[in-house]
Formats: sequence, C-alpha cells, structure tokens
Amino acid sequence: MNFIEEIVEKDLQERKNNGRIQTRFPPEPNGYLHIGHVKAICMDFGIAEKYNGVCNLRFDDTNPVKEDVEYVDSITQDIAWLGFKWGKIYYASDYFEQLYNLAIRFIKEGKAYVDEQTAEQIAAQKGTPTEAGQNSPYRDRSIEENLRLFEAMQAGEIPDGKMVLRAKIDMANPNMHFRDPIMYRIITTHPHHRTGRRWNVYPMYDFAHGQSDYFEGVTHSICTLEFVVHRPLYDYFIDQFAGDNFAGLSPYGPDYRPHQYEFNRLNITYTVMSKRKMLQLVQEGLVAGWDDPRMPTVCGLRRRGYTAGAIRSFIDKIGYTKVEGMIDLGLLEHTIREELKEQAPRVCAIFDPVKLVITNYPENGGEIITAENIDGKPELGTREMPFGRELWIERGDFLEEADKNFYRLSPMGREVRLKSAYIIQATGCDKDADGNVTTVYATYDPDSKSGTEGGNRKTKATINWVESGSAIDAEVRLYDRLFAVENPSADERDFRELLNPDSLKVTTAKVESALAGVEKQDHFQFLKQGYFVVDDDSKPEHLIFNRTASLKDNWLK
RNA sequence: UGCUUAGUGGUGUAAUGGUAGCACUACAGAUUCUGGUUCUGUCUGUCUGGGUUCGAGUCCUGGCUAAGCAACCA
Repeated sequence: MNFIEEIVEKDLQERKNNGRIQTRFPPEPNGYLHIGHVKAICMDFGIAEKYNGVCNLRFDDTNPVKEDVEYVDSITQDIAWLGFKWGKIYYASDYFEQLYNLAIRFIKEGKAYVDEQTAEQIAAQKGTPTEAGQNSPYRDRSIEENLRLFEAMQAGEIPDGKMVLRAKIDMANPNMHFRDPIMYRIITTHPHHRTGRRWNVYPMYDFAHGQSDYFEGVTHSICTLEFVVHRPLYDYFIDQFAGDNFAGLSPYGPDYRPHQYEFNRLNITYTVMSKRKMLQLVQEGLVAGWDDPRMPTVCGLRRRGYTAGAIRSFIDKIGYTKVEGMIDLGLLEHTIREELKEQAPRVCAIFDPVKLVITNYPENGGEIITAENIDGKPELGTREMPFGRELWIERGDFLEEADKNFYRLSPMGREVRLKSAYIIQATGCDKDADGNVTTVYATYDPDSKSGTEGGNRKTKATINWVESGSAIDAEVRLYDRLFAVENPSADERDFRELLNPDSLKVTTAKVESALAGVEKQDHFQFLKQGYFVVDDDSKPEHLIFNRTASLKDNWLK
C-alpha cells in the first residue's frame, strides 16, 4: 500500500465526504501521453477502482495557444488502450462561465485587480525566492474600474498582453505563488478548440484547477510533486468560495472539500519525459513521429511492442513515494520480457546469413518439420518448418577454428543440434578471396531428428536455421535506447546532441515461411535475438518487424 | 539568503518503536534442444552529531546534502 492509499483509507475510516471517493485524470491536450502520464493514470484510476469510487477524465484546456483536438483524441485512445475506464469526460472549458462569474465576484469583494503592466514589469516586481516583491501601481484601483476593465478584456476591447487580472494577496509572501498570482489573461489570437471565439479571457491553471475539482466533486486531487508549492493557493481559492458553497455550485454540501496530494513523477534512464522535448524531436524529424518506437509515449511503446499489461505491471513495480528518483530502463525491459516470454511464439530469423549445405542429405529431398511455438507449451500450438539440403544459418554460429569457449558449429568442434531438426557435424567451408566464409558444409545424422528416440542425444549447442528455398526476406528494425547518456535532462549539452546514433539500425533477415501470414501487433521471439513485434506499416509482401527488446546475453563477456 | 519537499544496497521500494525485507541489476554455480528461461547462492544499505527509550531506519533536536518554487504554461 502506498502513502496515497493510506490517506484514502484513513479518510474512508473517518467517513470524510460520506465515504465517497472521486479522482480525476487531468491531461492538457497539448501533446501525446507518455509513460510518465501512465504513472499518474494508474494512480488516479487505480484509487477509484480499488476504493469503489470513480475517476473522470478532465481535459485541462485553459490555454488555446497550445491545445488541439488532435491531442484530445489520442489521449482518450491511449487511456482506453491501457485498459482504463473513466466515468465522464469533462473539460475545464465547461466551467469558463462559472469561473468568469467567480472572478467577477472576486473583484467585487476587492480581492482581485486588473494590472496593465507588461509581463516583464510584473516579473521584475515579483521579487525573488529570497526577496519580497513590490506592489503593482495598479493594485489599488477602485472596484468599479476593475470591473469595467475586466469586462472590457472579455469584450475583446483590450489587445493580448495589455492587461491581466491578478488576485490581491501578498507580494511579500515567501511562497512565490502568493505574490498576486495572475488569474486571467487575454488570448484572442487562437480560437479555443471547443469554445471557439466565445472567450477573450482564459483562466490560469491556479484559478481553474481547484475550482474545477470542486464543481465535479473530486475528493482526492492527485498530482505530481512540482505542484506542492501550488497547494496553498489551491486551498486558498477554494477557501474564498467554499464559505457559501461556491454560491450553491457544489452538489456535495457545505462540508465537502477537495484535497490535493502529490507523488513523485517518473524518470527513466536514457530517455526524456518532457512533452516540450518530445515535441521538438518530432518537429525536427529526429524521430519518425510521436509513435516512433523509440519514444516513451504510449503509442511509441505500443509500436515498439510493449503491451498494456507490461506497462501497467512496470508502474506497479516502481511504486509511489515523494522521493525524486530515476528508474533503470532495464526494469522496463525486464517487465516486457517477463510478459512476452510466456506468450510470444518462438521462430527462427537469420540476421547475418551464411549458406549451410548438408552434404549427405538427398539432393532433391525435403521435408516438413513440426515445431512447438514455445517448447514445453503444446497448448500454444505448433508451426511447420520446411527442411532441406540447403539452409541459412547465422554467420556467427560457425567458426573455422574454434576455441574452447565457442561450442557451436566448427569442423574442429562437436556435434550441434539444428533447432527442432537434426544433429549435424561441420566438415568444412568455402571462403572468398578475403577469407570470408561463403558456404559451410556439414553432414547430418538421419536418425537424430528431434522428437525421435535417436534425437535424445545431448549436444552442447543448438543453432537456428531457415530452409533457403522457403525463407522470406523481412525488414527488421533494431531499436535501442534513444539517448546515449543516462540522464539527458541533467546534461549541460543540448539534449539533441545526446541522442544515441545507434538507436535504430534497419536490416534484412531471413525468416521462416510460417511468418507469411502475420498481423500487425503480433509478438514473436526470434530465437537468440530478442522479442519482435509486427510493425503497423508491415504488409504481407513486405514484412516489417520492430525489436521490442533483446534477449539477455551473457556470452559477450 | 527565503519557502516547500525529500534522504534505506548500484537502482526502485517495504518495515507505521521490536530480527532491515522484496524486486531489478551485478557476480558465481546448477539446469536447459535458445550462451535465453528456470533454480540456488553471493556482494552491497538506514546522510550525520546529540538526545528520549529496555530497544530508534522509525520519535525529539542540531547539522549536511539534493530537488522544486521567481511562465500572461500546466
């Protein structure tokens, strides 16, 4: 149980809010969801699910300059793909009318004023974390003038940037957010994706979020640590209005009060978790798009071959605390391997092929071998592998002069098993002028077929193969970590200089004919290579596989 | 020099005054028709000084360190 769940259970015990549990996931529709958001999603939806409550989706769409419907659609799709069910879909823009009225009321109570200074002047006056700020010269306008100007702002009579509405709190407050925070600014240059040109003023996050929670009846407003310093302001605005129940706007009675709680956000090594940086990577063509398999976005992870179950399991493993840390990318990879090893059919794919000729196999012979998709799991089915005199094997599986650490195919070596087929012994090879092996020769034991009595003989090594006449050429995209350094965000260099130049290698492999009919999102283990998924752009005549994760390999040492 | 938050093995996370545990990583061995998997084992930890207590990772107190906060972003 994490510390948020402890808070919830305590609240439940004390019958706070009559035992009602309501959370919300509040994305801003200005980018695609990434795995950091998934951590928040698992929290928000998880709490609601576990404690018999509801989690609503609320788009925090208070800034039309950055937001777009494109993102609303992708966000809902991603959440659905992850397997979460929201109660209702709300938008902060649903409350623009109420929020505007609250602002008017605030002005009438002498708690807000219209400031005509430039953004630079306001910033300069704000002071620093260690020095108090100065009052604005416009701070003590009359209520009537404030009212008139704010209405003029909304009427479209004031150009963008010329005026803002500020709360009159305390320019000397040690919490910078209390130094007369801006409540409303003018935006006329961009129509809002839902309200169009209806509004010329838009509320800031601090004036919108808590009130939106209140309108909806949210009990636990859970967010990440950077909002800790905003919490006093969240409480402040609600306190100002909750006295008379927001003039009757809450259906939950006078004792109801939403509370904000914060947990540590997710950081993962060798990646970035900033929407701004991701947008830059996309816009500058440094990746193929938001769903590039190297991206930490939900759609990128999906295209990489991560399953919703594995992603949720990963979030479950890392937990929730208030300690800011950095998760090993290795843990994420471990989680997808853990899932795929149970369900991904094994197939042979030869990445660096060299011809193997079995000299004592009949010249025009051939046969079909039936192999289990996963050894020892007959319930997952079988596949057919054509076998013949000429095969493709991995170049690295043959060494003309082997040392004792190499126990695969070699004329000097021992017998070797062809996976699911026969036991062979290398006899020699052909080489080109440069000394590269062009063909390997071997003899086989016809009585050693897998599954027969003669096949029970032990071999030290088993190698992969694909029959040359039936092999299919497939494009394989070998993905690796996006960045070359562990923590790109902490590096003084521009993050774009830190990209891993080997994050994608495209190559061709000879794959089994059984893969002819694969469909998008099918998962496989290419034996000894790694886990691969069929790419969204794959076609029957041009198969494309993305490497989800490599297999662990202890041999290189 | 302010406010806020936080310090448990390499990483993440438990222990709610009573044997510092789990997962990942690393290493070693066994098993294996994947140099994968599986199994077994090993290494490594309570930021620090003082105090309370029979007993402190936990409570009190001083210090140290780190992160966040000065968008008309969320």
